[in-house]
Amino acid sequence: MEIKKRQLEIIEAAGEILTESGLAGLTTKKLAAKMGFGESALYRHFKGKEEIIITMLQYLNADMDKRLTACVENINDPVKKLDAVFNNQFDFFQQHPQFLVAVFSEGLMEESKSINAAILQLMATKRKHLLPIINQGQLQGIIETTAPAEDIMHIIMGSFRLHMLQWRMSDFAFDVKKKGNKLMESILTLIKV
Amino acid sequence: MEIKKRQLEIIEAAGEILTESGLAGLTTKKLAAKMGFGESALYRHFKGKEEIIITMLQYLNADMDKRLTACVENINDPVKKLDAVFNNQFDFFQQHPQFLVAVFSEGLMEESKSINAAILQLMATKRKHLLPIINQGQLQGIIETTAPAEDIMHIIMGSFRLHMLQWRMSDFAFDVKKKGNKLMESILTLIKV
DNA sequence: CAGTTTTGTGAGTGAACATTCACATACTTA
DNA sequence: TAAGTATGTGAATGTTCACTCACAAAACTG
Repeated sequence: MEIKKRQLEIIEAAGEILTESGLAGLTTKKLAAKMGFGESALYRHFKGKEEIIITMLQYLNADMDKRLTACVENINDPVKKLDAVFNNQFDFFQQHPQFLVAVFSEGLMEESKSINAAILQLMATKRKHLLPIINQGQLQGIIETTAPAEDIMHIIMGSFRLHMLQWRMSDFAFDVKKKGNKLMESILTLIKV
Repeated sequence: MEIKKRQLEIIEAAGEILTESGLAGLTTKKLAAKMGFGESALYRHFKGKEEIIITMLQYLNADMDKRLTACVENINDPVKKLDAVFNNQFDFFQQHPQFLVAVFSEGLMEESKSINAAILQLMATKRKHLLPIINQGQLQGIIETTAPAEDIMHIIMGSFRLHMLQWRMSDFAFDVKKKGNKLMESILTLIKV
């Protein structure tokens, strides 16, 4: 799956619309207007609307997978790994707020099987990066074992999602990274032994 | 704001469609079909689609406010209050899964000012019930004070939301209450002193 | 610079949408 | 039972939607 320059531009514009107006707001008219050309030009780059959404989700999935793999490779301490992962996410969304839709991709669920598959893939990737870190932390006696790793991951993921939601609902009014780090600190305080 | 029988039926049908297909899926055609009458009959009961959504959100807000107030009034222990609040929520959504849209109401955000106001009201009500309990728990030395009450509430709310999301995504395949109580137990373990 | 491919245009298509309206039936109550 | 009101119907409205097509300009390639 190679994505051409123009396709990436379209995906970015689509993300922007999705993040600010939701699925119902993503129309070919709006998307073409944001790109500065007519609606019909969209179909030179994608088969249709569904393909645009799926390609966007697949791109975000691959990108996140790469980023998160890279950002922990030289770190051993599980707590520092968690810090690195979330700082990486905060940085990414601060630089690319248009892709915040990735965090709330469930909102895109409709009747389309392939879109749903892409969404599940995104969630699986997030999980793939977090769970081993929690497990490692518990094994090393750094993270609480009174709660199952699954639950701790759930708590971290849920808090992260809500944090990003509040950021979007506030119209990006506060510093996600700063506030996010304070929140992560609170969570770590609670889950550390 | 009194809601008539027929209006409540329409609101329930609308919730059902919103929960399973999202905002884009809520069309007058589908809604009328679910009600067993023609589209035009909808306009005997509501001014339009927007009014249906707003009335639904206001109804859910008032209902939740009443429920949550009632369910803690004879309880003193903050931890038991939290338990009561969440068991009440689990019970409600188990009985009325069509109203799960209330938990993910942000998905309804569009250009409509009044819908956004109704959504913010819902979130404010949830907050109104939770925060005093956490504060009380911290004052009584039952809940950790190493993390601010705001953050603890954030963690609880975020975990609850993600739990409900997974329930919906699984097509209501597991027992929300049972699994939810296990999750709440894990959270309480972490936040109790 | 000739030929080919890539990328755009603008008008047009049918389907789905929310909403309206003249009309009809059912329910309530004096 | 007659009158009034609440609730429904079915056809029609204009709008917006995703998408197509014949055509044109621009960019690349030998």
